[in-house]
This record gives sequence, structure tokens and C-alpha cells, in this order.
Amino acid sequence: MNKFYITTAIDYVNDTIHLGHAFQKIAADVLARYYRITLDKDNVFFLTGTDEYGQKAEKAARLQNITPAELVKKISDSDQKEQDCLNISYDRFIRTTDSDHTETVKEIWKRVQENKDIYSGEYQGSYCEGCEAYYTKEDLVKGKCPVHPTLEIKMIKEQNYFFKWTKYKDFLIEHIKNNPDFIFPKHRANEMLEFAKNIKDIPISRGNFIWGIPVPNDPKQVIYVWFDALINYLTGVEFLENKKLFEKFWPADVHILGKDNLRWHALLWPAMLKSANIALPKTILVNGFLNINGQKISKSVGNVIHPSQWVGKYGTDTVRYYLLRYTNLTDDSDISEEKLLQAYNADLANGLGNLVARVAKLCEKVTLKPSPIPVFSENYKKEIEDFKFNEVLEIIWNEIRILDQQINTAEPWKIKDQKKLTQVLQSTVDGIVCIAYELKPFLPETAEKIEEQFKGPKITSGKSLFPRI
RNA sequence: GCCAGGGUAGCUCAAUGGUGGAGCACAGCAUUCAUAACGCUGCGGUUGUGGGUUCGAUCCCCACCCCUGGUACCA
Repeated sequence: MNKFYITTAIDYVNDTIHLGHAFQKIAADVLARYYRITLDKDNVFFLTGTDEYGQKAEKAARLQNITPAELVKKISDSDQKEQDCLNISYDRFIRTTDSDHTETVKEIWKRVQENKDIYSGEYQGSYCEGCEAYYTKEDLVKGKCPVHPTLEIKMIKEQNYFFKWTKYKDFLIEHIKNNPDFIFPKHRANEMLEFAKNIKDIPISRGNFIWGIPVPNDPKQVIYVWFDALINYLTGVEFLENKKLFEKFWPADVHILGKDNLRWHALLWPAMLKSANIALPKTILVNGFLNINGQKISKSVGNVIHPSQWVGKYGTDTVRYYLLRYTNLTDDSDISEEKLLQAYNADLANGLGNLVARVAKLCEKVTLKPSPIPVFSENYKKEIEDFKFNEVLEIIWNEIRILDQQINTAEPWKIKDQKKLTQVLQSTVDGIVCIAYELKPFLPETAEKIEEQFKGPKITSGKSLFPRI
């Protein structure tokens, strides 16, 4: 691999992102930072952003008596702030209302149309405005949407443009079967294969609202949000404006997204790309959801926590560490503030923080040479490239333990001979520098602080990295 | 109902057809370079239930129960 293009899901602007979304951004950030080290900064592109069109945004704006544009700007800005407080190192924060995105979507529409995969048809069905989707009668629960039981289902009949999804059914099934790395984790692929069997053509335009990208040559219709949103991955690397950049980074190496978005990414998106004659992404990485204290994160439960709330109390790297170490990326995990605190004291304060503090203090008596530049071990690389972030952190914390043991055995505070003391501490500091290097993708701020403190030749103790709470 | 994943120490998770492992938490010892921190020792489990195969099963097979996810549909 000589380049790495990673994207996250773009978040819909009905509300500011919470810890569940943040978890996915952090995972993406780890990969981006890792590949920036191994492949070089210029060869990595990391895209994230917000999904802003659609009926829900239009309606929400009307309720607040502001324009849709004002509303989506507000939420998009606050999403971006949430990501910034987590140190998410995106190269571009895309908004689907960006002008270059509009142009890209129109271009893809035209290509798909030229390939005869768009046709006009009449659609009649039960429509849920919450889902922005049609339901069959059978899908409804007591006449209401299973996801939004409080909303009225509307019978809508309209002239729409349809995408010939069925044309790609066999292709999709073959692609998923022939590319075991296409969907990760694997069992998600089975789900998609099941669904693919029953693919039907879907309407990809809407005529009953206006907050969207107009259909080329038919301004009465706007393009369906999913059709528009997926294309952001092309816009992100300047599909239209910058051929060189696009050709360098496309196809995307990893699309990371929540399990709720899998169907669109695994089945609709590849069909769209195939139709437009564009290469398919390599890996779709599906992340699980977070529960808080055993409960789903939801507004109605009232347990929504925004990243900035925990970051404000405990710091960016604490939140990153806790989520990366004590959750499963691909399964649902349960988190709590209590467990975060436990992880903070046990691992960050007593473990990493204390090790750094004790060694820095010991080093005040000696002058050391700069440590050699570390490299990632094969084991480290394998685990991180397989998305097993908790395993990598376990490797690192084991190294911390070993260093602590070695210090206890060597008892440098008792060593009188300056030469021998220097020798012992040199090897300890080399170990710490190595740990800092390995921490870079995970705890960038902390890694940088440690590197700065131990770059020599004079090392002095500084402020605690993680004071006990 | 069907498909997939899972059920191992209080918690988070490893492991293997041959007397069950780690970290956290808890208790004790020791120690002071360090953030009442580090280290060492200990406590802690009929590996969801019941059968079967085997000299031997936590691992393989069968049935069942529970959890998670996906999905179908008819009365």
C-alpha cells in the first residue's frame, strides 16, 4: 500500500453528534495518524463531515423559524467543534451543501443516466418523514413507522426517478463473495448477501420538498439524500476539480460507518459507482454502537453525552484512550463514566503518567544522548491494520509494565557510579521514547508531550500528565 | 420463524482435544525514584444447561436456555 484514503460516515444534521459518533471518528483518526507515519503525511487523506439535505432538515428549520441553510450551518459547526475537541485530524470537513459537492452529484447523476440506469416512474406508498423512506404495509407496526411511532405515515403518490438497482444485483453478490475484505467484520457480509437477494429498484428523487440538490433538467425534483450523501466520498478528494488528487487517492481504502448505514454502503454505493464507471472502495468497516450504563444512547432516554462534555472534564486523550481500549470496534459496547475513571486512574495516572514522572525525575542527575527513532513492531502493525485497537493498547501497556519492573530491579536511585547510572537511564528513556512513538496514533497530545520532555540532552520532571482523580 | 455472532473470575477480555490465563477491582507483603503511585504474593471459576463422541471436552457433535445483531412472514 502506498496511499491511504479513509472516510467516516457524514453525520446527519438533525442533532449534534454524541459519544457514539465520536467513537467512529476516533477509530478513523487512529488509522489516519498511523498511516501518516508509515506512508508519509502526503499519502494519507482523511475525510469527515456532515450530511445536510433532506426533508427532516427542512422541517426542523421551519419549526425553528430559520432557513434550512441557517439550521444546517449551526449543527455542522457544532459537529466540527465536537470533532476538533477530540483532536480528529481530518484533511477535509465536507458539507453536502458545499458547492463542489453539488456539482459532483450532478455529474454522477448524469453518468448514471447516460448508462440508462435512471428511469421515470410512479411511486405510491406509505411514507415516513422521519426515515425519509417508504414502507410497505407489512413493515408498518399498527399503521405507524417502526422507527418513528409518533409520526403520522403519509400516503404519497408521486412521479419519481428510479435507480435500476436490480441491474446490479448479481454483480453485488459476486463482488461481496469474491472480496472477503470488502465488508469487515465478515458476518456483516452475510447480512448483505441476504438482503441483496431481494433488491428492488428505488426512487432516488423526491418531489414533495425542496431542500436538496435539484435533479439535472428537472428542477421540480430533488435528489434523494442517500444518493447525494454517498457521493461525498468522491467530492472529498476533488473528483471534478483535481484529477491528480482524485487519481492518487481513489478508490477509498476504508469507509468506516455505523451498522445502521451498512446497506447503503455495501449495496447502493457500489451499484452507483459501477454504473458511473468508477472503481469501488476497498473496505467497508462497520462499527458497533455504544451503550451508556447498559442503555442505548437516545434523546428520549435522556442519556446523550457529547464528546466535549467528557473532554472538558477529563481531557481529550482520556476519552480517546477509554473508548479505544475498553470497547470493541465492531460490536456494541457498554461504557460508563465510572469505568472511564477507573481506566484513567489505573492506566493513565498510575501506569503511563507515573512511569513518565518517575523516570523524568531520575534523569535530572544525568545527561543523555537522543534516543534512536523507534519503529513499529510487526505485531503492532498487524493488530492496528486489522483494526484491533484494544489489542495494540494492551501491547503498549505491557511495555509500560515491563519498564516499571526493570526500574525496580535496577534501582537507579541507589546507583552511585555516574557512568552506570547514565547507562541504565539511557535504556529506560529509549523505552519511553518508543512507547511515546507507539502512542502517536492513539494519544497524539500525550505522545507529543512525552517526546518533548524526553528528547534530551537535559531531561527534567514537569507537570503530571494525568494527575490522579 | 430463519440467518449470523456470543455466553469463561465481581468487571473487560485471552486461550487450547490433555490438571483453565491476563489486566482492572479486592486483600496482604515489600519499597520510596514516582501521582498514598511502581513491584511481589494472594483471593477469585463444576468455562450458560443437559446429553453424546473420546483414555480425556471449555474446545468437536446434538438438544435446550439466555444475550446481541440482521431479516421474513403468515395466519
